[in-house]
Order: sequence, then structure tokens, then C-alpha cells
Amino acid sequence: MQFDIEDFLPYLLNRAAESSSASFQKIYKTKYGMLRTEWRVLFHLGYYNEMTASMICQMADLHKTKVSRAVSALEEKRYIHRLWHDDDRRFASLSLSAQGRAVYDDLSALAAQFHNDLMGDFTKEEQVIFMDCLHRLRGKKTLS
Amino acid sequence: MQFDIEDFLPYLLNRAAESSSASFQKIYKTKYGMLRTEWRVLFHLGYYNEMTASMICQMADLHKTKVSRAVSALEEKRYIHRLWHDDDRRFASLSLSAQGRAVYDDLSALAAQFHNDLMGDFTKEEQVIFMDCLHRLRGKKTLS
DNA sequence: CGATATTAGTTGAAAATGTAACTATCAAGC
DNA sequence: GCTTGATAGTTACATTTTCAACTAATATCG
Repeated sequence: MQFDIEDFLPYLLNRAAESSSASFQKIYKTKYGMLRTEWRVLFHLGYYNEMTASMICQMADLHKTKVSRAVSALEEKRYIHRLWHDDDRRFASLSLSAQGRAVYDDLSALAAQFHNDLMGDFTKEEQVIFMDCLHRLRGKKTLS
Repeated sequence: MQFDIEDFLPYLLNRAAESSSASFQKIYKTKYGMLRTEWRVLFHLGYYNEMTASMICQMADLHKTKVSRAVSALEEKRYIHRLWHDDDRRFASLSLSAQGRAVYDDLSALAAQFHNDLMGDFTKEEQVIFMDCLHRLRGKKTLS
């Protein structure tokens, strides 16, 4: 049972993740001046329409400080609206502005294209298994 | 062709990578006070025995400043030796000290165990396909 | 040999992240 | 109503990372 670093799953996953993210990252960075967390928040809002910051934390598994800063940055860029609740003024509903929606539409179209491009190398069967493995790993907690 | 963020490959890969790395990261962090890049450098040296910094940059796809700082940190911890070449004094051979080797042995054993634990959920066939997809993605460059 | 270009690696400043402490609001129990 | 405790979100500070500029050594080409 010799340890082969190239096959060590966390490492391999990180390498694949970094590699597959690199080109797309450049797009939202150069085209819209967004950081990774900002893009994550943006596409959650684009997909789910209206969320509080803590919902995004949970769903995207992001720390609240990261989300807090991303939300501020997106608000400054006028990509999102923040509406503080009247019944519980601790939290705010976040949603895309028209401009933010346009950015989301553009980027999600590119993302879909990018995704298909990446998946194009795999057979249909490989795609199904691959995605399934990833989804199962995503949720897994090990070694306490 | 609606865009589903949960299935967007770069995102899913990153989530899986983050999730699968989290517990292991705690180990080398708390047990040996290493950062991620330091662990990467260490296991490259453990596996390949002797490398220059720039070889590590290439193989691990890490920026030279990151490697430079990781090497300095590992040297301070007395985990590695640095031997400047006589014939070309620009670069140095890096290798593990006895202490560094012990750390590597410990961590790589844990890593192997950790890896098997993660893979244990998948069938043999899934494992083969999954690893193959990851290896193919790791090298891929897209969108220019 | 001497000028210019490369390569290995380091360093400093700016940007981003992580951690913990913080404010503010609401909930629960008495 | 008042105390205690939880939750949403922000801020401050320390640690890391990134980016660009830097030193030092070698390679190339006239």
C-alpha cells in the first residue's frame, strides 16, 4: 500500500478543481471585476432569486465573513439589492438588480458552455458516474 | 439547457475538493503546524526524494513565490535540507531531513488511510472511472 | 570578451482570507 | 419586564496569497 501522491484523492481533486476553474475565473475577474466568492454569491442569487446571507452560507458552505464581504462588494457594484426585513431586522433579503441579472445571464451562459466543453471529453456513462461521485463526496465528512 | 449551479463542474469540483481536504488539512496543520503549500512541497520531496524548487513548481503547478516561502518555512522547521549546486549556483537541491522523513511517513500513512476511506464508498468500477476523469481534467486547458 | 536575455529564487507591498470579537436584534424563561 | 442565550451580520487584526519588482547566476550571440 505505497502512497502515490498523484492519486491521493484530496490532492487530485484540488488539482482538477484548480485547473478547471482557472480559465473561467479569468472571465468573471477581468470582465466583471469579481472575486470567486462574489461570483458564488451572485450565481446563488441568480439561481435561487432571493436569499439571506446566512442561507447562502449554508448552501454554498461559505463562512459568513466571506459572504458578508462579497455582498458588500456586489452591492457597491450595484449588482444586488439588500432589503432589510421589517419583522426581523437582523437579516436582509438579497436579490439581483437588473444589472446583476444581466451579468448573471451572461456568465451562466458562458458557464454552461464551459461546463459542456469540459464534459465533452467524457462518454455519457463516464459523465454520470463522475458527477455522482463528486456529489457524494461533496457532502461527506470524514475523520471527524 | 438551463444552468444548474449544483452541477457546474468547476463549482462541484471545488466543493468536493474543499470538503475532502478539510479533515486532512486539520491533521497536518495541528500536528505539524504546516500550511497547505508546505504539505504539498513536503510530500513531493518525500515521494521524489530530491527536487529543485522550480521542479516542484512545475510538477505541483505552484507559483514560485509560494514554493519559495514554503521551502523557507520547512527549512526553519528542520524538515528539509537545501543544498546549493556548485556547478550552477542558481538552484538548490531540496531533500527531506530525517525529521522531515518521519513527518512524511506519518502523514503519508494517514493520507493513504484517508484516501481509502474516501474511496470506500465507491465501487471498483466507479473508482476507476472517477480517478480517470480527474486525471484527464487535471491536465486540461480550455478557453484559451 | 561584452551586451543582452533567461532562469532560479527572493522580497515587499497590496489584496484576500481566517479568526475572534463585536453590535444589534430577537427568543425564551422566569 | 428583565435576564440569559441565540442568531444575523459586521469589523478588526493577524495570517496568507498574489503580483510585480528585484538579485544573482548562467546562457546566447555578436
